[in-house]
Amino acid sequence: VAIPTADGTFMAHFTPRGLAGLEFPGQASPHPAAAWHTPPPDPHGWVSITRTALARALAGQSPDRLPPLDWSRTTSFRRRVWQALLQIPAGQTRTYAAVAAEAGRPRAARAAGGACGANPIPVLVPCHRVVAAGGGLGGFSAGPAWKAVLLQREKACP
DNA sequence: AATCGTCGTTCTT
DNA sequence: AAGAACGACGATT
Repeated sequence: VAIPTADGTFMAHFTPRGLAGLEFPGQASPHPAAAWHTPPPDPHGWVSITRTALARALAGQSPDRLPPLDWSRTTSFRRRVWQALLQIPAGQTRTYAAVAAEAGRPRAARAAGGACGANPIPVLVPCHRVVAAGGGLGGFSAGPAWKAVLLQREKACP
């Protein structure tokens, strides 16, 4: 489903269980179902919730409402990491180590990085608020430029 | 700057 | 099924 924003058109993928993926503008979709040219039915209003949430997130505010997220297709560790990400307030950052600890594996900082990279729903589940311990930005799936911009809009430049 | 410890995931046997 | 390789890390030297 196409979600137009001030920063371009994002693509959201829904399953019967909820929002399963979100892609930045101009990104080749790993999902085959992304080729929808006509908007599919939206019985739950998830699309409009997502549109609003994304607009707020891109403006540097925390979305007050999220659609249900479909994390069924992943491992438990990653779910715990992403769950931890949702607890980070807008305008704040955490280190990869802190996120790992929050997920119950205090020494798995590196693995936590892997989990962030595998996050199918960037921005809404804020993987961009996770930075390196040494003050470095760390990486970002859609390119470091996006990460910097997002943090800047939240006024959270470390 | 180079190295080593660490650990979940993914890729190879 | 088991082992090796690979990072969006972190701490040490």
